[in-house]
Amino acid sequence: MNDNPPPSRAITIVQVAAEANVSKSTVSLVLKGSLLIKGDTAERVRAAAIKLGYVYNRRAGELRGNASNAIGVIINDLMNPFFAEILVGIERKLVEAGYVVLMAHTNESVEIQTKVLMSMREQNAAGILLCPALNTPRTLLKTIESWGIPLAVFVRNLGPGDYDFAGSDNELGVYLATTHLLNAGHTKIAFLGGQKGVVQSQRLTGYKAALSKKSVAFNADWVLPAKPNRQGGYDTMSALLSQKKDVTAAVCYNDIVAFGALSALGERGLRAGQDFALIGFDNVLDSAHSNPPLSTVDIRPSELGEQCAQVLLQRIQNPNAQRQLYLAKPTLLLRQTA
Amino acid sequence: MNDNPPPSRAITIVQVAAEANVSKSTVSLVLKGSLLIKGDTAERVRAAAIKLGYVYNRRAGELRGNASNAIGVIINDLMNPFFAEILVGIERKLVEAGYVVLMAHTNESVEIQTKVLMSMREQNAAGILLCPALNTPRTLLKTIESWGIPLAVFVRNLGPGDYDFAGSDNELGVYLATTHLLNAGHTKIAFLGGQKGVVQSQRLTGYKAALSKKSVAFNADWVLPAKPNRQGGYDTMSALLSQKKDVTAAVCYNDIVAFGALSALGERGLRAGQDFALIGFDNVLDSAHSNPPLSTVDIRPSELGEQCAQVLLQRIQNPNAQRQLYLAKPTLLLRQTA
DNA sequence: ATAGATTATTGGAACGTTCCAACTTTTAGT
DNA sequence: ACTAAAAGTTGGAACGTTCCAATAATCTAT
Repeated sequence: MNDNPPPSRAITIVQVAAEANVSKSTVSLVLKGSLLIKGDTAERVRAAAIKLGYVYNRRAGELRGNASNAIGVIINDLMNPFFAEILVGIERKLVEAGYVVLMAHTNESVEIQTKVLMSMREQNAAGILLCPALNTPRTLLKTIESWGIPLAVFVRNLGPGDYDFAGSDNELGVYLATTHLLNAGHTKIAFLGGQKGVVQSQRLTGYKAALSKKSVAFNADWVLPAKPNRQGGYDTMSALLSQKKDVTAAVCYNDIVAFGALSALGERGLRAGQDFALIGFDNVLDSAHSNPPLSTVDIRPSELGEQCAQVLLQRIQNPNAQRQLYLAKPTLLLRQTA
Repeated sequence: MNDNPPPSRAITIVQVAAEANVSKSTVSLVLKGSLLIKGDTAERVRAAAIKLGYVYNRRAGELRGNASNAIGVIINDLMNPFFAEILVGIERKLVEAGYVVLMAHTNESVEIQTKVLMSMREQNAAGILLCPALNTPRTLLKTIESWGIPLAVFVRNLGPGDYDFAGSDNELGVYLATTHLLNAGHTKIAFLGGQKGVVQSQRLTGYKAALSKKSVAFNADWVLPAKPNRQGGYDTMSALLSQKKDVTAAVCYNDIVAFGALSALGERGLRAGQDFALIGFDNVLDSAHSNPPLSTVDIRPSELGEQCAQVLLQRIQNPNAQRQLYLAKPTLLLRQTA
């Protein structure tokens, strides 16, 4: 980090050229590591650049046609630690690959999503990693494609189509969780989460599949809608407990819903794992130290984040490769709530 | 979001000019909303721009001298929901003001911090919001200043100096928490957190001040180091409980340390709020639904995030204004653990 | 109708880089 | 020593925008 030069006026390639007694073309070549320039000349140029505190002017380079090194990442719920962990994984990988992250938070607003997408387009983003807000029209894919910006969708897909995607095998995850509860002798198992109206097909499918595999009848009353956050888990679990339904276990839409449920249980003096079995989904860091520690479906969030980045990077590198689909294989992680 | 034009070659101001039968200068003027151009001409230009699907080329504009609209935000621990909430607040405010967020995560590495800072400089960031990694040298401030990029430091300060800062009044916060415990009759109160070596002066000062105000002797054995995360809280609380010290309450370094402590308590069948009093710090969203819900010092994280953005925006707007210092006033939020 | 003022529009240089084509210097082969 | 090839270096145009200075069109007042 060089801070020698007077903060007067930015140093350009031309001034470095003057200092080193070469032409600006030579400087340009040297700085981008071309081997066309003789060793000692190159050395002289590099020394001059350092001496003057030269800083590359990326916008000039990009204007001339250089690729941008900014990648847009669009998230809609950073309050969910799952997404925070994903983002950290994405960022790590991207920075490692020499990119910079243009981050935007939509809070599930399609309008904001549209706005930030246009902004990223203006910024000449080299690629976009999108976790689509609820109700994102599928046409958005074509739109972005028409912009010529490489895109990868993550965590939430946008239905069938020819786009890169990185996420997890939700159906299998919930299947594993449900099967575990079944094997432990539970027969009255709720599915806690999923918004009313929104089809949480994958996870619900896994739940039903596990039931039917063990020949346990599916009971629609046991799928309990809940907002996908702590409050949602708390509210729905509280309601369940006061209704005195004979449910003895629940698989939750995700970990934070499970945390809310844990809180509702605790409030009534019940302890998850002995009075009620609970399994989460994601394995966010927090779940190792919830009270009690949560049994959950582990999809290794930060590793998944890195894979998201990887998928996009590969697309950027090879725009014509065929569609990539990365699905993290979930594993069951038993702690104390089931 | 317009996707009409063939993805062949980007439309420039010159082509819009041709379409509207005016000069490129006129187009430029119209697009930046100048009133110099007659109403109907302007209308014609706007129509042509839309028809052709014109997209502003920001790098060309910036090259010519326009201000950048990217702001760098450097965070070091997104796994702590406190920072995730801050980031959301920052991002919201910044996007609202027409900026775009260049986000970087340092994970407390000074090297990575240096790297991303240089990257942001190359990107021509209009400003930088920095939460410094541990052990950041104070000279970094001068360095960034020499770059001519407006800077605001947040949450963690870098010692005395003439820089903008947004954070919270940690001393007061801990003072309030400790005083509450004292008033509730506790006299053996631990301070849970703060890394060995790192002086957590502000918070510890608040703790001591509360003690001395009530004439309770300070006992160095009661300040228990803990890594500032869930694991740290869990480990330290576990150790405390097995040592059978006669401590009856603790004020925690932050909420996630408290969550770890909650977990340790639960593991032994103890319930915070009745068997042991615990107060957190931050009031992250999660604390409303921990088990049991956490009493904490509320510094309204996402609002604080917005204030961070605000401080930087004002600095950008007025580079010569005097130093700004925003300190969120903490309030005590009692839930069930104390 | 016309000077003078006012309003509307425009050409062109500049920002800092890249890269081609052209030029110069060195090397190798005879 | 001379030529051909190879290696090293360079001027200048181009990228898409902004903005100044200059020009063109319109209006106002006589």
